[in-house]
Amino acid sequence: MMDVGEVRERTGLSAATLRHYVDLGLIASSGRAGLRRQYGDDVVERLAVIVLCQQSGFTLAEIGELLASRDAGHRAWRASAKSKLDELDERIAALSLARDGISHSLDCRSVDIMRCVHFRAHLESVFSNVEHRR
Amino acid sequence: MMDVGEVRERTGLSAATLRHYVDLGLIASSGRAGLRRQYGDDVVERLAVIVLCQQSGFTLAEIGELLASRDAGHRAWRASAKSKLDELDERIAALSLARDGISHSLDCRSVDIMRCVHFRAHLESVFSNVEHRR
DNA sequence: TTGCTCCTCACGTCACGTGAGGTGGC
DNA sequence: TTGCTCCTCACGTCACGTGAGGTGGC
Repeated sequence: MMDVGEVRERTGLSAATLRHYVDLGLIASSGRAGLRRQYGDDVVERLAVIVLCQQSGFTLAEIGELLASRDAGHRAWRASAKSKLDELDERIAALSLARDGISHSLDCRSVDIMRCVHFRAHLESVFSNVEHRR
Repeated sequence: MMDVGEVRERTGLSAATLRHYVDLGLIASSGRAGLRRQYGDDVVERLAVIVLCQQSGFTLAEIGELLASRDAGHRAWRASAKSKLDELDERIAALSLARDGISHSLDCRSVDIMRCVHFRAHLESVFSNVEHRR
């Protein structure tokens, strides 16, 4: 059994974040010591799952459903995990492009970055995912 | 000159987003046709810079300062760009880890994903950045 | 005249952060 | 007894989204 302070130390999550997750029903305290919520050791692992899913692009509401169905022994999470995987690849690709753009803007020898051909090519790619009809 | 509809088509940004950027002073309409705001062609390029910076982890307030200083011909943006580059690398690394975790959870042959050694190792790494004193 | 796109508030949302004021354990 | 950590509202924030009700151009 541990209180919020220890959970915070072990996970790096803020007290406000942890209370928010309790409010949403993502985690539960296993009781109280006076006013203080007490958590079991397993909460750290559950929080790791939550953070992993969040980094993967799930909303907290989705994570709630995912955890609930998993707690019930269902396999439904597999379908949503699969669809998130593609999103993740797109986000990683977009971030890598952004990284290269920023990186080049620092290395660029042009007087005005907006006159740099390479940088302008980067800017073109920002909206390249937009569907142009006609 | 074009109205919101054309900017939306060219950038994929929503009307609400564009109005939000006008409110924050990130972009400006060059006039009105009746009630409708009119934008010059250069707004698309400016929006590309804004979105690129946003994807790189700048807040809209930071982007506002960055654009203002650049419009004034200053070089201050270089310092902030440099610090964002490290953040970007960390975020890409975190996303890649998350991707691998989700990916493995789908490929895993364990009956219960939580009993999988590889997945549990992934979960460990989620909080690996937390500083443990003592 | 009829749609369609655009407009302006104003309030909602998502994931928390931030005080204000108060209580319990070592 | 004194700090310290914890508690509960309640309101703030960031980047928009979403109607409600109304106007202008083709």
